[in-house]
Amino acid sequence: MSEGIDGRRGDGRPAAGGYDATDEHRFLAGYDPNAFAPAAVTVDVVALTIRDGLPHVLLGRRARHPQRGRWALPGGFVRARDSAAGPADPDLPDAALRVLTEKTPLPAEIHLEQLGTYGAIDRDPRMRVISVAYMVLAPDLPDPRTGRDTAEAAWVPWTALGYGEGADTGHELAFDHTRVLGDAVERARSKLEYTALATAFLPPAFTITELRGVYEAVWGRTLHAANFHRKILATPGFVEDTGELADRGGSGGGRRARLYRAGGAALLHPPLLRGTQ
Amino acid sequence: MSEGIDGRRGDGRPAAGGYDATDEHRFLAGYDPNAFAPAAVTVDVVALTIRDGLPHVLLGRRARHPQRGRWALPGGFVRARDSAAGPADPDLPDAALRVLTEKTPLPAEIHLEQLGTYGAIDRDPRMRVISVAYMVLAPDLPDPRTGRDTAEAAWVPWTALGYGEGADTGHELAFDHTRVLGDAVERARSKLEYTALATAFLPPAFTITELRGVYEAVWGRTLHAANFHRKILATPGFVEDTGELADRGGSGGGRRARLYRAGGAALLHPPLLRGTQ
DNA sequence: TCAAAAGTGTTGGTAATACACCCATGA
DNA sequence: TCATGGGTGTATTACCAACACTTTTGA
Repeated sequence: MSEGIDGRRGDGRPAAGGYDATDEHRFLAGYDPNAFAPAAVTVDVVALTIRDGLPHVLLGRRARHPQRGRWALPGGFVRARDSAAGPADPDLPDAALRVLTEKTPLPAEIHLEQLGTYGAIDRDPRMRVISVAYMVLAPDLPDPRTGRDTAEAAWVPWTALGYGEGADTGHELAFDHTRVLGDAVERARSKLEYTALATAFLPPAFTITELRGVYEAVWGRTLHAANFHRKILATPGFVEDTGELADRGGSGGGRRARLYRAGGAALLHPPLLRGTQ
Repeated sequence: MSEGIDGRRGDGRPAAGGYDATDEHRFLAGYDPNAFAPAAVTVDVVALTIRDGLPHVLLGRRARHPQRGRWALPGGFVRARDSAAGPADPDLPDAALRVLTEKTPLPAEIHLEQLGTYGAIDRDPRMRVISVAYMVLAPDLPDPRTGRDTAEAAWVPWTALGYGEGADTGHELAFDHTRVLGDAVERARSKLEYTALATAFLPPAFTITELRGVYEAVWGRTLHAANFHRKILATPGFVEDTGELADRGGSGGGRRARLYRAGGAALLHPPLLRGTQ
């Protein structure tokens, strides 16, 4: 069988790192799998924002088992029906937003999209867990609050996780979250090419230079400022002029830039390709 | 330096320490997997092929309630663990292939990719069902066999389901399968643009004209034959020459075409855009 | 008045389209 | 030998990267 571009065929195994998997494995070998409940369904959220010209992802340090002490994506069980934990989630995106709002307040306008679903038999040591991953893109948000299951929470620059220039080898996240994050990074990079998604990282009014900053941060490369400017304005529906000017020019002086808001278009014609200037 | 909650302080890097495997062992020994109300997890498969220049989708007519008598995508419950029904599915793609092979034998090379997961609270009248949808692209396959839950099974042209030119209003499929099929159609149309996926619909050796037939069938439009030919050969890694010729020219005579096989490339540079010739 | 940033004009090279044309084969 | 489909040549057109240049602002 061919794997396909999006082939989800990894082993989903939490990789080693500083973590002694042998002990956990020995313990699990003695477990009777038939004592377990059927699959549990969770949502995990890759929330991305841009701070100081660098993409950041929202992570929490797990306060409880399993994988206590490791950094993980915000997530939680889908509420299949009303229970003591709370009312049922009407749909999966509701569950994703619910677990995310436990960590950070959200603005009215955010972008939420499904990334994929991960269900390898050994991805969670407790039982069979099927996890639906979502990606959220948001403008710069306040620092997160800690939740019940979280020792600490933070916006972590993705250079610390193995992405972008000057990236170190990358820390291992809990479960298969390293892989989920990798899929999100590639999705975000790719969607900037042919959709107007970059505006999801920006406040309602922004300059073309700020928009270029989003592309440069996510793609990890510089772009030709003058041609970028023209290309954006030549793409119908990408941005529309507010008629206003930014409060001030650059730090060391400079002309004040025009402010734009997101236009109606979702798809870009023509696309902005990564390979070109 | 202390790893503060504020990700902007210090290098924002997640701390490596804090994970304790022994402690985790103790936790798992006392863990009750029934603590979380599970949802049922199913896979549904949108299998697409091209017959007589028209895309077809594999459907079965439901022999049982609910939605008895309606056409539905092949699907079934994910086997979370070994049981009387059979061994556990190691991963979700395995489950998708399992339910598909109940309907039709599969060739060695098929393309399988995840489409998305659907989990609205009312999508199945019986209970909360979370369904992971997969898309399979295959060369022309034999007629399907009926399964336990299926009255009849057939490859149905997607003009009968509301897609392509000359489409009628479209039959209603069971559950939310109309929406799942719609997502698959859009995914297939879009992926032909920037990936080499079209070859998944063809046998191992094919002509450029047959490849163009795939594009024309899926996109529902004609393409400029001469320029298509050149464009394919100019895209590195899309196809490679077998050195052979097709057995015969067209029905009414004609030169014999060269045979190609799929090249190594997954992504097309440059892409073939729908909007152009 | 200088430096920095925003934004515009221009141009040479490249790629895509449309169309003309030749090649090979079956009837 | 004609019709049909495979495949190539080429002029025109459209686009795009590169760079020069003007405008506007802070220090």
